[in-house]
Amino acid sequence: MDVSVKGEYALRAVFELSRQGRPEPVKIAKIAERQKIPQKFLEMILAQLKQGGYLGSRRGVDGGYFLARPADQITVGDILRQIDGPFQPAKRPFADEPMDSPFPEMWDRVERALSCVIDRTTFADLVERWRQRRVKGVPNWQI
Amino acid sequence: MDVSVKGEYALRAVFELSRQGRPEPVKIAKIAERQKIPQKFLEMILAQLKQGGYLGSRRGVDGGYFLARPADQITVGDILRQIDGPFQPAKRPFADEPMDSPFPEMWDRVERALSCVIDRTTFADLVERWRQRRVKGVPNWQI
DNA sequence: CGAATCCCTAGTAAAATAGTAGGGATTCGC
DNA sequence: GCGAATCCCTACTATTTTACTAGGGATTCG
Repeated sequence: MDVSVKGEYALRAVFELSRQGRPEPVKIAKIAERQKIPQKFLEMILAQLKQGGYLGSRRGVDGGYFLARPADQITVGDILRQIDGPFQPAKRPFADEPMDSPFPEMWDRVERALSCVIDRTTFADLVERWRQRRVKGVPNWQI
Repeated sequence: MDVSVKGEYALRAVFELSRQGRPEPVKIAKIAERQKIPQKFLEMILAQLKQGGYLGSRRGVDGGYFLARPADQITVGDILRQIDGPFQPAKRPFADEPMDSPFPEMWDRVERALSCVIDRTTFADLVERWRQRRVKGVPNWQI
């Protein structure tokens, strides 16, 4: 019941892109450095997020990655599902197995509970909360 | 974000023990057969649940496993944590990394949401729901 | 005793995870 | 058009985890 490192990296990367509202592309190298992610690994992750339609990119000298849509229209659930696959807590009823069991219903509850958090938390939310804490919290600069 | 097969087996085994309220031990072989679990694998799982204090056992001719306490005092969360380990959705803040991030707070929300289901669902609940559905013949009315 | 059962230690094939390596394709300023 | 900067693509790999299997040892009880 945990998120892969790859999934975490993906979230951090999208957060990094959301943080700077500007539409200019951000280079892989920059994201990797700021979020402490191995660059080559990050390349694969970003490619996957692009093909999911969450990011866009531009090559060349002023190239980089950028959000394909506003941060308030991308949720944590979107990204996690794109990277780690759909998380059904347990395999759905075995095809051959008629064993009626009380678990599928419970897994549904789990899935709904989870969804209430991850599918309702957008990156705009994350940035906002982070800014809030920034202001009245540790005066630890950065950007 | 999924439960291991081992975890599922553990849940099914404890459910099987909860189902027959009787205090007589149930043999591994019986549980394995009724829940379609590889017997030798199940042995390891049950041993783990016993050492967690959830089950008791008796050897010999009328031996078997039994719940170490009433089914309404064992939750799904208990069993999953014992088998799959504590599920923190993502690693807690990296010790060396001061990078203040908006994610720990979100992971807390996830954990709480999850807990609301799995730590409040006892095996007594599961058995009861399962009996209910049994009675009225799976009318399958969903949402 | 001896049959039935749980108990314990090891081993292992396959898959998933977390990367690395090396170069190819675009873009853009000049 | 050249070349530097950047993204893009395919393949490889070491490590860990998963889902078991094997083989016997220790208890219990009639």
